[in-house]
Amino acid sequence: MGRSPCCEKIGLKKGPWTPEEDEKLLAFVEEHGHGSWRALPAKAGLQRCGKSCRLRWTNYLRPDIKRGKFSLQEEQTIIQLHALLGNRWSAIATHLPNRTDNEIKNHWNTHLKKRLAKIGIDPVTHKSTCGTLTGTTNDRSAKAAASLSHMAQWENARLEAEARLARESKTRTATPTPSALHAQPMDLPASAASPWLDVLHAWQGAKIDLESPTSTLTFTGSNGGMLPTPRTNGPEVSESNSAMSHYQMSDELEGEETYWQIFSKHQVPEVDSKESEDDFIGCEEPWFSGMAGVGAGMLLDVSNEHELSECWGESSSGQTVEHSKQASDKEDKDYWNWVLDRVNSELTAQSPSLV
DNA sequence: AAGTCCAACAACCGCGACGCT
DNA sequence: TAGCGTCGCGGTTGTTGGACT
Repeated sequence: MGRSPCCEKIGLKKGPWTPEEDEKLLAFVEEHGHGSWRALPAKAGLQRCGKSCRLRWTNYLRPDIKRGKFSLQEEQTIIQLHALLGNRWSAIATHLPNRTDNEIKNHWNTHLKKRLAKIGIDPVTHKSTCGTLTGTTNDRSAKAAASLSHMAQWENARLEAEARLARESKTRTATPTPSALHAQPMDLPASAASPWLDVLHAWQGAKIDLESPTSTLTFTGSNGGMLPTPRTNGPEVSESNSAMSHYQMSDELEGEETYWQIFSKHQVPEVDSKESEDDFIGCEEPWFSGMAGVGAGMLLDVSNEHELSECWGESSSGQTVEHSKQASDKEDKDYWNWVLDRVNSELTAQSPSLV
């Protein structure tokens, strides 16, 4: 038996959307929510496939979509998350507030991939394709790759947990109401959108307001309320906390508490200024201050190796092991500093106005 | 001015995952 | 448990507009 068509193809319009169609879709979703995408076109009076309507809404019409050029920090985030997650655009989009996976994917394919290749970094493996780093490039690459692999496992586990949480929370949460849709900020204030903080929070599981417009992951209370994260720098905060409070932690998830508590050690105080960010990161490297490296210090304060080792679930029983771990972490950090520095230099050369 | 190339981005397509019956 | 419907994701294609010859 063949696959059933996603929708009745006959008589349905394809191609670019007209302003009238946009208006119809927007008005319908704002008033009724989308509910079933399959049934939506008929209800909204659109000669479109439900799938097309969903795409148009998630990638273009949603009120919380941030459009325009990607900032330097957004690009850094994409590069580093891509190194960790690969082509999992929806997962990457969860770390970039108000950007859609489609937009990120397009940006990667048209800009970032080429830039990395140009500076001698394989955009697939994120390894150096030439020995331009003095000495032990290959060693560093291998270590960074190993580190990434390790962290990718954690990230995969985390994403799976989030997906599970999303499914559970979906059963408790009704389809977003029009008011809920409008509650999302059109444009985050700079402090609220601080990328390094966002990603850090994301890793802490407290990224309710970082939900991707297109992600299926509903971060509403994705940390199960285990990690209250007071952020008062944006209108979305109260919404987030409110949403978090709605989540009822299931027994099944209580086992994850330790994991999140470990991350909570890295909880940072309110950060409103660049100065504070620099203080926290403790690194003057512009790229590094944004992310603290994808390697050993992945998205976290790399100075806390001890806690990091706990984060990654590694035993730190012996001093030798601890020392070795620190050295290894430092090498990873150095490697990623090098990579990011090269990309940064490239960006600076190409578009000085960005820096 | 016309043709060509290419970058950017919107949109489509096919597949897999998941929920429901 | 199997079959079916629905949805979301990622890869790919199509369209548009600007730069260049």
